This record gives sequence, structure tokens and C-alpha cells, in this order.
Amino acid sequence: MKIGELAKLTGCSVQSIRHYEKEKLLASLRRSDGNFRLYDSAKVDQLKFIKHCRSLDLSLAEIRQLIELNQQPGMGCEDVNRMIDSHIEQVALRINELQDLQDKLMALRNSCASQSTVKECGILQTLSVTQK
Amino acid sequence: MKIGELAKLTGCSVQSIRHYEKEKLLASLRRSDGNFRLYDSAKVDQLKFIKHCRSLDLSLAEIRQLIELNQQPGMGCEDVNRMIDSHIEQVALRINELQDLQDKLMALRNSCASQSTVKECGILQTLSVTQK
DNA sequence: CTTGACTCTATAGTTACCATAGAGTTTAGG
DNA sequence: CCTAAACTCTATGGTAACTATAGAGTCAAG
Repeated sequence: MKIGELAKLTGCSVQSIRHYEKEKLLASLRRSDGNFRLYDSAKVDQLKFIKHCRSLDLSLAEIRQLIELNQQPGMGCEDVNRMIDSHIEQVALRINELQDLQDKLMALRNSCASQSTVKECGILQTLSVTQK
Repeated sequence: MKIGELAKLTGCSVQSIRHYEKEKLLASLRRSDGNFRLYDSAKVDQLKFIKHCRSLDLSLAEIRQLIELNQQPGMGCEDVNRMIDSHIEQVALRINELQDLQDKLMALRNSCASQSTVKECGILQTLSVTQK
């Protein structure tokens, strides 16, 4: 199949697929006479694997690592576990950061009544105060 | 003062300051004979304002808008309020997304015992299963 | 045999910077 | 006075994971 069909079957954009190829995540089997990329059904599964990983916010570099690991079935999978653990930690950190941010934004928002002028705007005044 | 001193006083990097200038957020008063940027103490406050906004994750475009609004003291400040409200909403959305992600990552993590091999790794198997 | 749909490569854009190169400026010490 | 260190300048490329575009070639149907 050509790249457009692969895109339709997986819900990826054509450009993403080319991008994954450039990043060594998904090679096309071969090219047609007219230099079009050709794929078989195994590539559909490979691309779905990539998509699944991306939906979990794994980076392309990490996905590449997973693909490589997957090709050494006998090895221990501690690296896989460690990668996921580290991700969970990163996400938790980010959530905490955003929650702090949310608190600050709410406080800021409460410093201005809706029907004020720019000159009296509590938000602008608060933003102008030097923070520690 | 020169750019290095401004940087030290505000905790910004020299590059950031030049970047803000290119983005029309902070102009230098004038240049020295040797073409160095020169600033006065008012610029310290302006830069602190920018830093404060950045710490709340406002984009440079939004900060530029706030600076412009700030120069029209008589106008209503509904736009300011709206900007902050919209930010709060964006952050809330992002927190929800990340919490969903966190749940998925935890479930994934639980699918593999620590001492497994790649071939039997529950994580890799789960990632290979086509999602709905 | 032409027209429209598809594909190709290469390049620029997104965001808010950081890093670097290569050159000029200033300042403090010897 | 001179030089070396510290500072500054502009311009460029890199980050992440794509999206969008240009300009050209390929293919299938009517």
C-alpha cells in the first residue's frame, strides 16, 4: 500500500509518517517505480504501536529505544520499566507545577473586579509589583 | 546601565533581554558610542513585569498586549480579565489531560512485573495491542 | 490525453529561548 | 601605554514534533 492508505488506516498524517521515517522509527519496505513509498500490513501495526506510545507522550527517542528493545526478546525488561517509571514521575512533577500556577492565576484573577479601568486594574497592578 | 547589569538586577539572561527587544517587549533607551545597549532603572521594573508574567506562563504575545493595554489607562480592563480567565481554563484543561495520562501510565506500569524479559514484558505487550 | 488526486523532496514556521562563532569595545592591571 | 580579560555586538543554528507550503513528478479514470 502507499503512504496515503497507511495514513488512513492508522489515523496518522502523511507528514507524520514521513517524519517517523526520517527519525528511524518506521521504514518503508521499498519504493515503487515512481519512487512512492510502499508498505505492508505489518507496518500498520508498527505505526499503531508508535501512535499508542505517542498518546502516552513518550518521545520519539524513547519510542525508538522501545522498538530496539523489542527486537531483543531474551533481555530483561528493566529498562522498559525504568522508562515508564521516569515518565510517571515527570508527569507528576508537571501536574504539581501546573497546580501551583493555577493557584497563582486564581489569586491574580481575584485581584480585579470585572468592571474596572486599566488604570485601576488589580491584575495589572499585581503584575507590576516586584516579586520576591 | 549596560545589558549585563540589567540582567544581574533582574535575574534574566542577557540573551533573553535581547530576545525581548526583538519581540518588541523591552526597548533599550539608546546605544553607547560603542553600540552597547543602555538602560535606566525604569527598564528594570519593566523587565521584572515581564518576568512576573512569564512565571505565570503568559506568552510573549500576551505580555506585549498587556504592555499596550497598560498604556491606555482610561480603557476598561475586560480584556485583561478575559486573558487571565482563558489562561486559567487552558491550565485546567492541561491538568486534566495530564491526569488522564497519569492514570494510563500507571495502568501500563502495573502490567509488567519488574523481573521479566523483553519477550514477556507486559508493558511492551500492552503497547502492541491496538487501541480503540 | 488530460485532469485531478496523489506522491516526492526540501524548506520554513511554531515557542521561548540557549549556544556558538567571529568580531568589536571597554576596563583594569602591569 | 598596552595588553589581556571581560563584556558586548550581530547572525546563525539548535531544541520537539510535527504542520504547511512550494514546485515538481506520478498515476488512474473518463
